[in-house]
Amino acid sequence: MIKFELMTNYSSDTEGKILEAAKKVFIEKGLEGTRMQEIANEAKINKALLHYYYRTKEKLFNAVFQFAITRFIPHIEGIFNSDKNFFEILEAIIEQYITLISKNPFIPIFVLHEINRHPDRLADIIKSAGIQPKILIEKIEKEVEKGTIRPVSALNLIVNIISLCVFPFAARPLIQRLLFDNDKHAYTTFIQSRKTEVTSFIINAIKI
Amino acid sequence: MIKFELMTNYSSDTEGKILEAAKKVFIEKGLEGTRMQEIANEAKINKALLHYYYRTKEKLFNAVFQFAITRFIPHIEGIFNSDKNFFEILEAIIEQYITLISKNPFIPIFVLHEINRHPDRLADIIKSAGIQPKILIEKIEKEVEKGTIRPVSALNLIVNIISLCVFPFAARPLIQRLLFDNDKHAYTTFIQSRKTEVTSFIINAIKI
DNA sequence: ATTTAGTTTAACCAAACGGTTAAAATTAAA
DNA sequence: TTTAATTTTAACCGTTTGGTTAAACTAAAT
Repeated sequence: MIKFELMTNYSSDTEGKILEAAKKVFIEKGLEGTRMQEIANEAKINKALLHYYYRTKEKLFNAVFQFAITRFIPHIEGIFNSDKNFFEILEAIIEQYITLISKNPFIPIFVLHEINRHPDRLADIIKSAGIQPKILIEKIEKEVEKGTIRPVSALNLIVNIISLCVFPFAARPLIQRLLFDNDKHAYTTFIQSRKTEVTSFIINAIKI
Repeated sequence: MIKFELMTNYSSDTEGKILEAAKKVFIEKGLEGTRMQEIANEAKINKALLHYYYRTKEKLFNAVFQFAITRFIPHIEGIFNSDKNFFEILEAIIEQYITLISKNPFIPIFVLHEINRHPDRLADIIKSAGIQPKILIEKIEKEVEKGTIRPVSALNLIVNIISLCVFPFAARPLIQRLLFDNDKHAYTTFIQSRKTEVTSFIINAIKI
């Protein structure tokens, strides 16, 4: 809830408890699959208290969605501002990406579904997340010119990287059941192995 | 609606109209985002008529979901039973896959979201779709033994193929907006180009 | 001790929802 | 033309849903 900074606040961390409960339920069930009562139960508070802190379901959802975006888009500026060569940059991006999603494995399907339902939400995302595909595009094109890598289309390569990192999370139940006989541990081990597997797969695909 | 085969049927194709309307709405909005009234409007019939043909929302949804599965999983038996070599098989699978999803581009996010909500639905899927990953796994492992391709993990390769084919559809609004300035035509052209791009990407990644 | 502001609750509300019912309309057969 | 079966409709119903209200409670400031 928006407050003046000097305003007294003698509640326990109810607002935080609500947001945590909302994250859990919304990310699992989506906007339309979520009941305000369930969030209240999860936070162990009265339902009216939800509306006291976040006036509407939509406002509470927006808070969760904005959080989800930060766990969906990796920040790769730091990687670019290092003395890594292109292959090392790729390796770092992929490892960071899979690590990020591993910490919140239900985020991809949640974000993709909600964007699909209301593509207009993208406007906020682009502002708040400050995504810059240009940097990566130009880097790839420069490497192609230099002859370090095959003449691949930059956009295709970017989409390939994201696909290989994100899709296995969005398709978790399918993959776990069909390829790992519903063995949860086998699936998570597989995901972790992909940090190196995906990296070498991509590098083999583009190196001369 | 289930009927005895000899039973007279003097309606126009109301049942078909309902199913088509249900496909459109359910696949766009998901089970929980769909209102029975909206399906009735789409089919230009009375809402009670929905319940006359498909007794409950869930039964109607199941009909749509089962259809969606057939448009999500490609049938690759024919490709295997040809005299193609491994790379030609890969090429055929990828082209068939992207072509299949192109015809129903909203199916992936719909299916993935609904499976995520209710993983138990997978039981029906596996039965009705008769998926056989073993065939592909054994084929890949045999090629590795023969030395035709690098020693890649079969499961990783399979997940990579599916990821590269399916993810760009699930992430359409993101990709179209971020990489193609919301140009619909540029996006669809890009998708079509991937039939060959993904094929050569994968072949480069695994060939010796 | 009283006032003031912020917090929490129980009870309530109107709208929307999936689903039902009984009657009317249509169709094909007798 | 009557009959029987199927199809379609309008009106209705109980429940669930997001949201409100007014009162009770708590804690700090005067």
